[in-house]
Amino acid sequence: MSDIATTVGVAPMTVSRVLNQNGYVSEDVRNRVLSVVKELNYRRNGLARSLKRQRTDTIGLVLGDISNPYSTELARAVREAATAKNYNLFICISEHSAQEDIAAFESLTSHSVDGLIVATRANDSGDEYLKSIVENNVPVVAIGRDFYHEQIDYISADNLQGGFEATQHLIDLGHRRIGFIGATLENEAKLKRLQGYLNALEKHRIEIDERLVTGRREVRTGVPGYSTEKIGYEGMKRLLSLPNRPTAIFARNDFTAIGAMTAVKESGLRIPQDVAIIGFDDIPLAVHMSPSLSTVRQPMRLQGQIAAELLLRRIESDEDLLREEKILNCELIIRESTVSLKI
Amino acid sequence: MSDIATTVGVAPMTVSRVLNQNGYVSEDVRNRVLSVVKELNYRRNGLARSLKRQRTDTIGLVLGDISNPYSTELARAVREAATAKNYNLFICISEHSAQEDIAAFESLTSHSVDGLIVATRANDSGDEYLKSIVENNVPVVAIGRDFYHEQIDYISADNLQGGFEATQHLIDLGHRRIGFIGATLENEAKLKRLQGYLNALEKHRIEIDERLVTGRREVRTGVPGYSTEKIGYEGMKRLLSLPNRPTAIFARNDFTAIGAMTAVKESGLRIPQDVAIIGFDDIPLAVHMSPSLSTVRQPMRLQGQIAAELLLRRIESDEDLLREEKILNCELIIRESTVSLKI
DNA sequence: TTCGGATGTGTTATCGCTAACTTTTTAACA
DNA sequence: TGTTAAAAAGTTAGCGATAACACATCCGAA
Repeated sequence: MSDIATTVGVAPMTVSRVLNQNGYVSEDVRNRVLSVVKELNYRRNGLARSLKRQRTDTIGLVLGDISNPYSTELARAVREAATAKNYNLFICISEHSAQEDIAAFESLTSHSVDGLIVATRANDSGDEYLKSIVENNVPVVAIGRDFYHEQIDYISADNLQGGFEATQHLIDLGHRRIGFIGATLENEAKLKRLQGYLNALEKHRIEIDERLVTGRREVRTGVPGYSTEKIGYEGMKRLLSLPNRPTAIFARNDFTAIGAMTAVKESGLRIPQDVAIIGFDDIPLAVHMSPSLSTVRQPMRLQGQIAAELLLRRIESDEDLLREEKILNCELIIRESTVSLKI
Repeated sequence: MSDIATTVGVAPMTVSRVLNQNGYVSEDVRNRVLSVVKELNYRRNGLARSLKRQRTDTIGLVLGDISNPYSTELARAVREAATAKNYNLFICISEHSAQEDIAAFESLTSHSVDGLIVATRANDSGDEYLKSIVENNVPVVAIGRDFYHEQIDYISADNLQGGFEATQHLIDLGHRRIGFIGATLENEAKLKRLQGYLNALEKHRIEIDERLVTGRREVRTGVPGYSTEKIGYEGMKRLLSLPNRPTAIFARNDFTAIGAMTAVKESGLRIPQDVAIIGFDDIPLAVHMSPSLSTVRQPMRLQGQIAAELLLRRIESDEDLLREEKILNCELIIRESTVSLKI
């Protein structure tokens, strides 16, 4: 920058004023500065700029499984909202562990993002770290991360309601032996979808059979990880081998449901006549499955958009804001995997 | 940092040495520093650190359509390779335009990433900007971006070969009227998959019928954008309405192919008996379609991994390295949408 | 005993930029 | 012609870290 200043014959501050388009600069000097800038292929050092200005105009987003359409829709919405307010968005992936979670927080905060949106699953050490971030006055907003903090806004789909409606739908169809795939009963406290399932059964006085609730046991973390197609496949195999197999399945998410469908098809049983299946998320694949997959759609873009707005509000406000919590309704999508087309 | 130094009664430099674990520090001082660090919930300012050190240990990745499984697999592989060498990864999305492309480059370079991986489609102003980045000594690696520069390594799937084999496969099955959906002939120069299609026809002396090549015309940019399910659907409708409709379709990517399948099903024709369809990419959806979708699989993880390795090599090397170019083979995946199961 | 290297710590000078303040020039008006 | 405010610059002092160098000790080998 001082090179440019010297070349043009002005003070560095004047160059800065030209580049930031603030303060008074004569037309003549502006043009000369700009032409030298172009000539020298100069690019301002953002680190120094941010260091001095104490802000980066950048927000960070931490995603878990990036392959999940849920994550990507979220990212798009967040990006849109951020761009609209002239903020950049940096995305970090934390695929597997609490450790990676923290690494992502660390790398974003050490780059001094102005705020952080977190959409990974809760875990103790990560939560601890988030707390310390907030205490350092970096705003944080959580999406679907089950973690309460007085200064962290919280956005989530209403998984409880969604799980309830999915199960209710199966009950309405006359099913009484309904399985859940994707988690075990010990995860109940942490998993709203599973709670919704249990609530629906309870409401209709259907006894809960723990053999019908199956998923991978999370030994290390105590926290349910993402549920996959493989888990769905294996879970379904297990359920089908029961002496009194379920006639309907609520899968924790669509990937799990798809794995379950594969297992059912292999066994020669028909969907939905022999086994009805409903998933959760309404991923793009769902509508193309054969039979098409009934599921619960959550408003992904809306969650991202609201999260970004709440975060920017915090960033741009000086006061301590009260915690906001938004729980968004889910929508039941009924397709062929629960209701046969034949009349 | 100086707070800590004062509290412990040492110089800031000593605190820095403790935090960076370099230089000599006595056991006693180290412990006292660490305990005060924890007590004050201190977090080092990465901007200042990076400014002084002239590096950030961070690389940037610019993705186009993040919803595309292609992008996400890439991101995961890049992240893995980066993490293995202790680099952070920041991902930026540039969904629609050259302008957003540049905004992403800008935000990453202004944060002084140590290097940049670019996986968006080529466009003139973006290419120009990339050039200036390289001239500022920031290493750049391109994935599947059709842009030649002496100092930018290039990784891509062999789309030419893939397009050729897909078309060859249809020809081998006896098809002679083969449509292409996802681009128009004027994009030939920019689209290797289309070139592969044309080459295969030529090799077998099948006349090219320009009415069989259909896609959205890119008026503004002259560069073909991503092709979508919708484009596939509409393109197929158009082809089916031709007096002499094609008996086979090579779609530019799987999304396009899926849209085409929908159109075919709606028309009452059978896949593959009446119309065979092959796509490109092997997205997770492909295998679950009904009928399952034949396609060409490209090595996504490998591309990401190699890109990261080439980039880190450039970052950590002092010399000017020669340009590397890696073109990776694609694999033909034959499923039910081209070959009927019935014998 | 002396000397040299290992060990432990402090000092100084930036990295590249901009907020805040000061100074000079210009323009406008009474 | 003098007064005043707007316009156009310049000056100073950091932002928060660390590289490079300087300066003490301490210990063991010659």
